[in-house]
Amino acid sequence: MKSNKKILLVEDDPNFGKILKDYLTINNYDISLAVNGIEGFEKFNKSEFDLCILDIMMPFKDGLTLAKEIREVNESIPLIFLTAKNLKDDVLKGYKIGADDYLTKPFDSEILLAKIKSILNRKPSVDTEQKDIFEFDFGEFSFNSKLRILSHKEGNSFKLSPKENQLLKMLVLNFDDLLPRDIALNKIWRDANYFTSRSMDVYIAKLRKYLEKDSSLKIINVHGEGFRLMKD
Amino acid sequence: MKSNKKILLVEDDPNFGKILKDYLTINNYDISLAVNGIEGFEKFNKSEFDLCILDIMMPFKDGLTLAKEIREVNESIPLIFLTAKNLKDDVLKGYKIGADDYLTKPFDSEILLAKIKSILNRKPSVDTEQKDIFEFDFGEFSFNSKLRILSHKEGNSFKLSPKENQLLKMLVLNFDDLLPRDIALNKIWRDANYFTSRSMDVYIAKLRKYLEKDSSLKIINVHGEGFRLMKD
DNA sequence: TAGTTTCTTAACATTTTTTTAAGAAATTAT
DNA sequence: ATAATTTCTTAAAAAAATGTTAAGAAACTA
Repeated sequence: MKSNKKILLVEDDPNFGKILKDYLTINNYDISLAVNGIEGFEKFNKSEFDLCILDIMMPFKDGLTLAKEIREVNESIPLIFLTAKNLKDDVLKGYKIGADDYLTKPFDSEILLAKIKSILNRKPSVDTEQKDIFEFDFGEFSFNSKLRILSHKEGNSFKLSPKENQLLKMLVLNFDDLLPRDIALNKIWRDANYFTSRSMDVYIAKLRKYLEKDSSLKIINVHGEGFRLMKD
Repeated sequence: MKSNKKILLVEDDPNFGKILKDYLTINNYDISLAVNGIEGFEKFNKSEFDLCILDIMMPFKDGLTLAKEIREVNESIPLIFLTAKNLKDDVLKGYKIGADDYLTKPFDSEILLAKIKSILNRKPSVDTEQKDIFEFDFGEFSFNSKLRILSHKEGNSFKLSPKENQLLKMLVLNFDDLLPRDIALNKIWRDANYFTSRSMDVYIAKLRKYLEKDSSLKIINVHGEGFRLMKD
């Protein structure tokens, strides 16, 4: 299955935060929990989120301030606010910053879930759309990483498995350059250890078999470092 | 000078409807007021709106039913529901239809205004779908997605069910390209999980059966990604 | 209300993908 | 040169996704 959507949850009440995190995790979201605005902003900058859920009332740095900072960095990420009481003023401020929604505590968890789904299923907005590159030409091959098809100019074409596809894409993006083993492992297998490493070797072997149609192309190993796709 | 945004307001209580209309008019929106679902749908079809505000509880035709009808015609217009009490069930149903938000009566008019602004200021979404196109020709078939009829050039024709129809339409709009599973699920089933996914597989099987009249057409699976309608 | 259509779910079959194991080969370190 | 480590390759086992049919539930019509 596809990887889950990532949500940043910033909530100062540790009990409530934990239970909300667990609930959303059960419902197949990847949750990063921060306990205040400062930690929240740090986490926000460290990885790519699809949505933020911010408690408004927090010590040190409140949700609205945090939201403003997030907006400065990211124009379009959806924001949902949690307000302790129905503080009209906070709600209005939130919308002004560019909130997508707010919820008044206590709220029903199913409704939160519905809101999240509704927001995430929205069609991506125009400026977010940086269309991914998925067509490549190298050697005698052309490679469509969206359809996962590798085709030889005047030969047959291969359907690639997801892992074959990801690995080849990384190699091609680093054509003639080193693709470090652990980088590929962490990206594709989400973990770098002995077993994923063996698995990767298996996939390298598969790719070599496909690529041998063009004898000038090679995936060479850089011992202890990684692999390099090159043309001689 | 920019023309005002047009809002369809459907509210059966004439007093409340009138005052809400006036309030929004003062705030520079063009409001069409309908007093029930039937009139609401008529007005909706007569002109182009930017947003609909629908009361859920109404005689003759309630807001949810109206919303469903509107959604059949227009995939993307934002919907805001008004619920008399905090009827969780109605709220969830609303989101399932594709609501953007809801408000519990009595609500604060400023907050409604903030929500409206927030929704209308959203960046226009990439509209992959051209709503007005509903006649397609591919292979030996012609397909009318409005009448939900798929007809083979010199053979019989099939009446498609709503889901069959939507799925085929999405496949055709992405002819020869990948239709990602989760995109189709979120659009047609409004949810992507194990069961909706299996349901989609069933519908793919049905479509394949229809399409086998033209043996050059195929719906092929891209394992883990989605489906692709193509001609070989 | 009955009849019809549509949709979901279950069950089982099949295909595709991924992991693991194991021995050989290559590389590096001692 | 020998030992230790890393890589290569193949095959088999395990896991995941899809294909297909049919039964029953739900929604819609007459």
